[in-house]
Amino acid sequence: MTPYSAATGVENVLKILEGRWKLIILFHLFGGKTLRFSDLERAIPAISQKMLIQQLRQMEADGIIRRIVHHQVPPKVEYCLTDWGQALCPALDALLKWAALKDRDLSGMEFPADATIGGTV
Amino acid sequence: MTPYSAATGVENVLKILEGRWKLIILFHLFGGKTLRFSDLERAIPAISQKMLIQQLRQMEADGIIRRIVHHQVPPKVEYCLTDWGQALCPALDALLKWAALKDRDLSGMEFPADATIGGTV
DNA sequence: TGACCACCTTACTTTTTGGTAAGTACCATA
DNA sequence: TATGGTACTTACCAAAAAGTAAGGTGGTCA
Repeated sequence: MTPYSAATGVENVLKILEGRWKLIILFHLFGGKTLRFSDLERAIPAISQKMLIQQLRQMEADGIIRRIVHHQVPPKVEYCLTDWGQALCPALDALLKWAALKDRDLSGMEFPADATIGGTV
Repeated sequence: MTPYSAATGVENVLKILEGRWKLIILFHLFGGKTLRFSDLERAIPAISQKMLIQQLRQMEADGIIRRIVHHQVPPKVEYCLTDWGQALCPALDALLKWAALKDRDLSGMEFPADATIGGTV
């Protein structure tokens, strides 16, 4: 595992999460919630329709969101997380926990080299 | 913890990592390595001097990189990770492990709601 | 004297990303 | 006939990020 392969691996993950809206959408769907397009619009008033649908479509293409179309009038489309999308939760949690370490005293702490990256790179 | 507070927490972490070069630089420094400016230039030939220094300064301001100036001629400046920077390793590892789950069968797996986010949001 | 090294800085251009406003299709109800 | 609700699409514009190219500051060495 070279610095490049590790970096591109993480980069590919970040690409899925990047952008101004993806995380907000994600956190609205965490916990198995299923929301309609208009629910999301209401939940995130600052987002435009274009941005909302653009982000939803990208996340669907990335495989973290499932789109369910009900053929009705008026139309009804629902969004929820895929299993894989739900599985993001602990990974994001690890990031938050890392952020919480800032300004703590880390001296004496061990950051083991058993991880895939770092240490034994 | 609302969807907004959780999302902004993660966003603040992503801001530190975002950009085309930060991760590559980071992975070159993981494992306690200390490198000079010119070492990094050589290690990452595609980066311009401006980008390299810009990213290094930002990461220094964010507190994940330490900058050590030796007052010599010719100048010598070294860069290494702070303790907090090293501590990023397991969190990034969690992201890589998540990415590796893709296309696996996740049915039956539990993603507990005990995490800071999701579940009980 | 001047060429060079290492570490930056500045000015300018291109690319990417985000944002606004308007429009579409479908049918239901008044 | 027209009004409205839902889920989009399109055209256009602004701001932010990244890239290119050049300059600049000590000093040493030939």
